[in-house]
Amino acid sequence: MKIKIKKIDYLPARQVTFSKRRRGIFKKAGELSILCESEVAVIIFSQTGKLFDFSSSSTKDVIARYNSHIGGEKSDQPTIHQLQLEKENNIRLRKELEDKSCKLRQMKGVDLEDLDLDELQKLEKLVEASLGRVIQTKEEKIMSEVMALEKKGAELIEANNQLSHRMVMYPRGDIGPEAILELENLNNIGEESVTSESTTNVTTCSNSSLSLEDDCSDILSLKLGLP
Amino acid sequence: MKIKIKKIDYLPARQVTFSKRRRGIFKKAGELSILCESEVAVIIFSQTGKLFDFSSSSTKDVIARYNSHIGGEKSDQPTIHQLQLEKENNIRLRKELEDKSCKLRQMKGVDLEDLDLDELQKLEKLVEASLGRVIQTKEEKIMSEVMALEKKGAELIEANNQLSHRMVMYPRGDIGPEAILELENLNNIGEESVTSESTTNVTTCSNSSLSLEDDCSDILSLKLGLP
DNA sequence: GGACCTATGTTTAGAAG
DNA sequence: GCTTCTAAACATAGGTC
Repeated sequence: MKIKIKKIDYLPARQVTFSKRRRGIFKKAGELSILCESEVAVIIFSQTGKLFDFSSSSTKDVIARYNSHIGGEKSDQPTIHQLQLEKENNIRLRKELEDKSCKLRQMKGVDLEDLDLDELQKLEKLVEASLGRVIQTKEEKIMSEVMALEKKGAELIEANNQLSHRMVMYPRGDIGPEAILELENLNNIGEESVTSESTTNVTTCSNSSLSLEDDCSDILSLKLGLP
Repeated sequence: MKIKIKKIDYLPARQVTFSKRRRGIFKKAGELSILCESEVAVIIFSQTGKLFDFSSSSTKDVIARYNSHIGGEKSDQPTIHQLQLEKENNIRLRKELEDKSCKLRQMKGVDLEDLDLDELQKLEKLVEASLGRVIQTKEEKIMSEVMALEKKGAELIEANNQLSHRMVMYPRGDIGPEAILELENLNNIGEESVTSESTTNVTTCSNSSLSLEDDCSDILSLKLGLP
């Protein structure tokens, strides 16, 4: 599959696709009704609430036939007002989302055609500043990891020394097998599990992939060695 | 067209085609509803009278919506189901919005504390690439503006030459006041209104400010001179 | 919005199980 | 009715006008 079946973020592209695919479905529906002598109706509401429908005969007729098949019963009156409220809420959220998507795409450096020079200049400064902060944060993180590792290393050396000291004080036989195991473990820790802390995934976003096309999954790993 | 769109005479072939194409249409309908966030219902009665239907939400709801669109007659039944749907929609939108906001903030280089080294590294690459694209777009824009201005300048010089020529041919009295005005205007245009085109604001986003805290409104202006 | 284009990727007729 | 296979037909993303 080349394109992913998920909401198209970019509004103009979404509109074009809607129009093309809608016509495609209507065409297929018409073909099916003729090829197989069946009765077909397609009802589509665009995101903006506009109605598009197609039917081999009459949409109303097909709906009537549908209703009689189902066994038309009606009920429930949960206050039309409430529904109205939810819908308004919905519209507002959609607008906000559209706006955020647009800004996010611009921050990613795509769909910049409609920006004028001033706006491009501002955007550049913004992205530049962002890059600076990202790099700084990254370096701080690296430094703190390095320091943590140094501290750990120092502790290990200290522990090692103390153990060696005990070995001298009790040359043989007097230390139990537990003490020997302890020493071996400490030596291993110092050399292997250095990046263990950085593999903890914190998922503040529900989907933390910030990739441009939502599918570039190149893994960049940073290896740290002890100084 | 290889196959003619006309009733398939051979019953077994017709049945197979019916099944295949029916599923094809349902799939396309589902894709359309997701890609373009629209509400879709497809109702099909086979030749034998069997009902097949597909809907992005609920065929009944779509039919209810269809009926209210066609003419508010019949009965407005908001159907508790519809309300439920709107509420779910609402929750989904809120989540999407939260997610987009989070990603946007990260793209802006804030709230990076919870990212691990790997994620920071990826983010850096992303922002870096974005910066490259922004700069490229800006430079392309500048180049096209400069070229437009050069062209304009050349045209003005040419016009000026022609007018000077006319001045020589009709030394005095013979040119009317209109011609003099024309000449003066041309001279002014050449020196002053150079950046007029870059001040056109195109607002693709409802709010095109991409500032970090939504309040830093430093204006950066780029002045272009004729070469 | 629509009409056209071209390079993909997708669907499907026809056959067989 | 379903699946699977193939080549061929078709739809459509992403352009342009």
